[in-house]
Amino acid sequence: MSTSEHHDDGSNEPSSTERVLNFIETEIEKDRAKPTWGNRSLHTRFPPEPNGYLHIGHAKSICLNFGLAQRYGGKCNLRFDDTNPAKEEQEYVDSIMEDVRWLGFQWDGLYYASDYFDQLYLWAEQLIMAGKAFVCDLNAEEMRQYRGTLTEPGKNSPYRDRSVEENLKLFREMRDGKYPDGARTLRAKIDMSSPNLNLRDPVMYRILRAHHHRTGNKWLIYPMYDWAHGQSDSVEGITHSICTLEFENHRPLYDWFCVNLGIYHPRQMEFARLNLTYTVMSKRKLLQLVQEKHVQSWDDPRMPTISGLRRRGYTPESIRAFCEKIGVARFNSMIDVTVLENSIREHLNKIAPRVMAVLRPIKVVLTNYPDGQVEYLEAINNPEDPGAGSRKIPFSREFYIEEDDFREDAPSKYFRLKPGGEVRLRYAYIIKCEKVVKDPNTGAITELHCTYDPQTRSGSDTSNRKVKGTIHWVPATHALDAEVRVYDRLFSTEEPDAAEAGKTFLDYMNPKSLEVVHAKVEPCLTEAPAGARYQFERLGYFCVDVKDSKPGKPVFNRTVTLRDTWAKLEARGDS
RNA sequence: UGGGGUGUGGUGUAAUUGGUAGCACGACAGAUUCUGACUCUGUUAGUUGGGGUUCGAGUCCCUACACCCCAACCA
Repeated sequence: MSTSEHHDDGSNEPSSTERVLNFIETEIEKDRAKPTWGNRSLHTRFPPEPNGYLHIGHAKSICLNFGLAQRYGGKCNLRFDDTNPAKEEQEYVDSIMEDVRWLGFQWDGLYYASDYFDQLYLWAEQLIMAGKAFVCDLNAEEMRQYRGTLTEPGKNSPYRDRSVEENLKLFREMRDGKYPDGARTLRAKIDMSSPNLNLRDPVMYRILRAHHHRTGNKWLIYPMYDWAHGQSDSVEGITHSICTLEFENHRPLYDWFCVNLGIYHPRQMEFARLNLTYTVMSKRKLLQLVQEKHVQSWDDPRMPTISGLRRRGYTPESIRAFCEKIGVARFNSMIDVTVLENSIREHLNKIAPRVMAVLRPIKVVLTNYPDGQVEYLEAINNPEDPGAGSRKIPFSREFYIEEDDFREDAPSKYFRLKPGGEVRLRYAYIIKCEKVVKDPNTGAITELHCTYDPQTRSGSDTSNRKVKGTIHWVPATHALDAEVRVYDRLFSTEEPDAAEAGKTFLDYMNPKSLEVVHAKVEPCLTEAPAGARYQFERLGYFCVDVKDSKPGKPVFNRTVTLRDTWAKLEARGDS
């Protein structure tokens, strides 16, 4: 894509296609306008650490970085920040690549920070020879003490003034395995009294005997994030290195390494990470949910992971639209999770075929309908998409309706079925409830006896009658049984992260985040392919579970409900 | 208590750089509806506080306050 975003038509009114620029785009446009920019093209990167699955917060960063490259005709790399073999695994690498592709993006270069371990090592020696790095024998505890505090300056390490020769010898011995893990570090020699703690002689290398998913056992020393990230950007010719706000304090160090190495110097820019209500987003907490089995897996449909959202039925388009909608800024904000939910509703409304399903069935018998008669009624597949066509649904004497669609004691504004009341069956007839049949022991409703008006058949209604309510149904003899997983929010409080004293986010888990029901669905769903998304009319959007669904024994996941004005009225006591 | 950041309706995000505070979502009200969905119309509500400069301040100055980040050999 090219730079078609430069609108300069002189009008004050933003045209309908014009997007307002976010602060990063504004800065990029300034940079590109500088004479020093030359004819370079924009180059960004998405740099995940492969120590967990990607989540919706990463999607924001992915859409930002890849989106920028598309918008400005540039490139975007995928680079795994794999400098800590203790936590990183191939499984995560694979899932990350899958998720980025699924979101609809294709990276230009695929790299790993570990690709640069040799180069980084050479640069470390270069800094040692320049007298700007030293081998330190302080252990972790001592180093912490020497570092000082937020308000007090640190003290120089007693090893800070070793000769270049000694530093070089020691560093090479670190590399060659002469010292145990944690025995020594290589540190940059900057300023122990800097108010920015990151500049108080930060560690560049630590000794760590761990198997690395790519370099195996080749290395015994591993670079720290700060020592790897900017240089990786530099090697790849990244122009704008976009990261989250907590790295802002690291920028002076990012800059220091590039300057003191005398290498190409990308520009780091920071933006606020995504926070969502009713959601935890830290990888640590998501890992904990998985490891402690509070959810079934990383791709559990209740997880805010990309794979979880995918399995839940979210589309890539809806996630991209969401990321576009929430914007990019430097202010820590909290996005209402309903914004995400509305994004998927909006997309699925346009593309999802409609179908009828009854989650909690009550049987209805039409006492005046000829026994054994079957009619095939025409139903529209998607009113939002005329091209989707229609289908035939068998209709006969017995069928199921939703438990929720019948009330014995109905409030005045309830216009579904009630004793003596009338309602239209979607695509069928107007029926009247004549009798409620109950289990003599439990008092539970077992059946409803209704009559229908033959004049009211949909499409050929000659009665001219109107009823207030229309409900969905599934024919009893042709119904397909299906397992439906009714998902709800994983947490029952807006900010599970803000746990009160003595509690953790786990104390706020929603006990009803998953309810499994045995539903009756339209027969046409027998052939529903894995991953297919539907609207169950009047209920919500559901998708065929990709892992557990089997032909003839479908399993559906509820992606999201439809907007439910009635539920809101009732909750408000306005019914 | 040091340093670095950030404050615009309920939420998110703009404001041509000092010139009518706009957009989206939500909420509310109504229209429409064989999905209490969708769609459409309307209403609602904001510059963290206090000073100052100016004809004019969200924007500049001073001051106060609030919130976030930083003391891993994590990223």
